[in-house]
Formats: sequence, C-alpha cells, structure tokens
Amino acid sequence: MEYTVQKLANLAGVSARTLRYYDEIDILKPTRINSSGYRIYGQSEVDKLQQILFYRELGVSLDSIKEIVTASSFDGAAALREHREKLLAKRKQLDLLLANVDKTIALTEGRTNMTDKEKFTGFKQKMIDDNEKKYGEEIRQKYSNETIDQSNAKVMNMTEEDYEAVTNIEKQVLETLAQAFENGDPAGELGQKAAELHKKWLMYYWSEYSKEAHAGLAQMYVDDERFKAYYDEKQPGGAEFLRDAIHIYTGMKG
Amino acid sequence: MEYTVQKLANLAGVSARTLRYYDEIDILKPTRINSSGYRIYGQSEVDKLQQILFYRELGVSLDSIKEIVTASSFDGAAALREHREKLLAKRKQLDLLLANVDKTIALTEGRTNMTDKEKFTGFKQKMIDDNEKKYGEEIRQKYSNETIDQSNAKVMNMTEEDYEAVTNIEKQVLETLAQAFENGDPAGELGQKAAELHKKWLMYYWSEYSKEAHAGLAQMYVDDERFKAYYDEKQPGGAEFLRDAIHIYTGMKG
DNA sequence: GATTGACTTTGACGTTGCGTAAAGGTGTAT
DNA sequence: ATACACCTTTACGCAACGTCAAAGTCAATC
Repeated sequence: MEYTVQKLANLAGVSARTLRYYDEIDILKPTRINSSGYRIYGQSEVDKLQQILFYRELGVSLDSIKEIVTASSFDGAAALREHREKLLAKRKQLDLLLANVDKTIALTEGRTNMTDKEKFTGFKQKMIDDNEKKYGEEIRQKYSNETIDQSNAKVMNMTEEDYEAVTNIEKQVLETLAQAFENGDPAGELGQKAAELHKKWLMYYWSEYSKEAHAGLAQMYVDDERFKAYYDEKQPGGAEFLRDAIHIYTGMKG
Repeated sequence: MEYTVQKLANLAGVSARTLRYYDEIDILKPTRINSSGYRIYGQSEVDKLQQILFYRELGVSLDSIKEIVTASSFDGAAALREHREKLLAKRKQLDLLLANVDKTIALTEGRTNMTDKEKFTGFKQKMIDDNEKKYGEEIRQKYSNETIDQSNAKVMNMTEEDYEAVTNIEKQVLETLAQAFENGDPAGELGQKAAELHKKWLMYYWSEYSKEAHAGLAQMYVDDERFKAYYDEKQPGGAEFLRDAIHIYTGMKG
C-alpha cells in the first residue's frame, strides 16, 4: 500500500505539515518522489512513523527520537530511563508550583491586592527556587538533600506571623550590619550582634543548627554572586564583613 | 534607589535581556531614560518586577501576567484558580506518560528491538490518547468519565496474549466487514457477524456492555473523521456500513 | 588624553514543532 | 472547460528569551 502525505497523515492522525516537517528534518523521508514531485510513502515508512509517534507521545524530543529511530544500535531503554528522570523532575516541579499556587490563592482570597509582606514572600520563594536552579547541585553536595528539602518545606509552611517576624529580623540584620560596618570590626559587639541576629533569622529556614553549616553559608554569601549582591547593596564589602563576623561568632573558618 | 538594567537584573536574578524584553512587550517600563539612552528603574519598578517574577514562578504566561499587573481590578484569584486547573491537568498527563514510559521500559528491557505486536500496542495507545485529546470533551459528555477511564485502564493492563487476541479479532472484523460489504446487506448474515465480532473486540476495551453505547460508538465511527478514515480505508463507505450493521445488531438507531 | 574594561543601546537571528497562508502545479470528475 | 481537491515550496508566526554584533558611554588607569 502506498500513501500520499494526506493519506498517511489521516491514517496516523497527524497533519500533512507534520510529515513534510519530518521529511525536512530527516526524521522520516518518503520512499520515493513521483514524477509530479509528490511524496510517496510505503509500508516501512508507516511502521517508522508509528514508532516516531509513539515516542512523541511519551514526550521525547524529536531530536532524541531521531537518534532512537535512525541508529538501530541506540539503546532505546537507556534513553527512556533518562527521559523518565526528566519526567519525574518535571512532576516534582509541578507539585511545588501547585503547592505555591494553592497557598497564594488562600492568601489572596478575601483581599483584592497583595500586601508588601506577601510580595516579599513571593520574592523569597523566588530566591529559593532560583538558588535551587542555579546552585542546586553544588549546594546539595555541600549540604544533604534533606537539609535543603526541609528548608524549602519550612518556608512553605510558614504562617503569616512567621513572615512578619522573619521580615523584621532580616531588617534588623541589615541595620545592625550597617552599624557594625561603620564601626569596622567584625569581632566587635555590633558585628557579633549581627551574626547572632543572622542565626536567629536562619532558624526560620533551617530545622537544625550547626556552626559548621552557618559558617559555610556565610562563605557562600561571598562566593555566590546573588547573595553577595544582596548584602553588598548598601555597603560594598557587606557580604565579606558579615562572613567574617559569622566566622568569628561560630569560631569556624568555613 | 535607582538601577540600570544590569543592576536590577542582578538584584532580581534575571538577565538584562529579560528586562529589555519586558520593556519591549510593555510589561515593565523603566521610570525614565537618561540622557545617554540608558534605562533607569526606580523603586516602584522593583516592586512590580517582584510581582511579575512571582507569577512567572507560578508558571503563568507573560500575557496573563500583563493583565494581572496592569489591571489592578483584575481578579487575580480567579486567574490563579484557572491556572491551578491547568497545572492539575498537566500533572495528570505527566502521570500517564510516566506509566507509559515505565511500561515501555519494562517491555523493551531484554529485547533490543520492538516486535510488531508492541508497535501496534503503541499505536493503539496513541490512538486512544489522540482521541482523548481531540474528542475528550465530547466523548466524556456522551459517556461517563468512568467509562473512559476504565477503558484506558483496561488497555493499560492488557497482557501480551490479550494484545494478540485483540489484534486477531480486529483483523477478523475488517475481513468480515469487507466480505459483507461486497454482499451489500448490513442486515445479512455477514454484516451481523461483523457487528458481533466488533462487540467481541469492544469488550477488550470496555468493562461492561450496553446496546446503547455500542450503537452510539458505531455512529461516532461515521461522525469522527479519524475513525471514519480507519474503517473507510479499504472500502469507502465502510464506516457507514459497519454503523448500519451494528444498529441493526443492537436494534438501536444510535 | 588615550586606552582599557565594563557597562549601555538597538537590531536581528536562533530556539521547538509545527500552524497557517500564499502562489502555483496536478489529477480527476463533471 | 471548469471546478475542486489534492500536491508542491517558501516563508512568516508562536513564547520567552539567549546570543552575537556593531556602536555608543562611563569611570578608572597609564
């Protein structure tokens, strides 16, 4: 049985454009071109198309499908396992989004506009997510996965009062840091107060405290551009100063 | 505090390009342009960007975000509820994909290439999925959700022998249909045999049988281009013929 | 004051998987 | 002869930017 584009398209439930595109990207070529320039497909193309569409249904990219269907020696199972991991990650991400959306709906219901506090909340969440994306691997290597997940979970479960409190403490950290910076001594009273406030702030995110982790985080504030920018915003060098203060406070060097 | 693109970009953790793009699509304009043509952002822009990024994190499209942040009267909660539904649907789809991938991995493991039977399986699955996408709403209105879900579940749980059997019966349906078509009478012996075989085939997909549903499905074979193409492939008019035969077999008119 | 390096601008193409004309040729039934 | 349904290639459009490229600006350094 031979098919023109439309015939095959109807049979397979795709558009003729799709078949032309598959021809274009060398993923499925017709058996031959007839005298009028028409694409003619045969049985083996039908079979191949079935394969292609099957993988497509699984969400595999056409690029990957190309590898799978062209290289017969290609390890399809391995490709699928890899793809499976991606799907799992995607679903996890979706679950996070859903939790976030649910919470936001709960927060906004009854109030038409968001308060500053809520805006800040979203920002914090974003920072965590961004951080996870950019430095997820590094951080998850330094700390354990549980630590990170627990931190995220703790943020998710914060009450409104918690948010208020954590916002307040964060402000205090920055103010104290600014004062201490003028003073110039990380080991001084103000510097150590800033480190202590920072620990207090931290405990809204972490479920358990260790001096090592605290010192490590402080070092990250300097190494990680994002955090550095945040603490350096008022005074350049603020991140380094805070790190030094925390290292003295914890008695650690990172 | 005033920011240039990069400054604001660093603060917010996005790229400068993103900010220029947001300017371009009128979603976030700078406060002013300085004498050198530089974009200068102020505090209110920072706040607005936070809002934008927050919604973006939730997976809302920039188009929708635009509506949310520009029209203050816009019902953000309703938009989020709608978005939530989309996320749920997406996750459901993901779960289906995952189940499918898992099964495929299990099937292919140990065998390097897929057998024809398996190819067919994938194709059937694809047809079901496609059908669900294109006619999901219609069909789910005609039949109950449970009917559809059970059908899909039944397909998922078929054994290899089932596949063989159902493939065989499908072939028989088509052959008998072809013979009956030559004969010309849907009410004749062959036409009624085709209808009976079709019922037998159907029972591999449905968990319970009703004449009404069978007759309705037969009508759908004519109304639905995809199915029509399938049964019309050998003989144009095949879908209508089968419908008539089934309507006589069930004693229904659809 | 000239150079360097880090910033800024606009413009424009690339990404993914096709949808959707547009402009023209082909096949067949009436 | 004409209509109509098919086929072809070419090419823009979509979302949300990434990534050069070419050219101007700013602050610091030689």
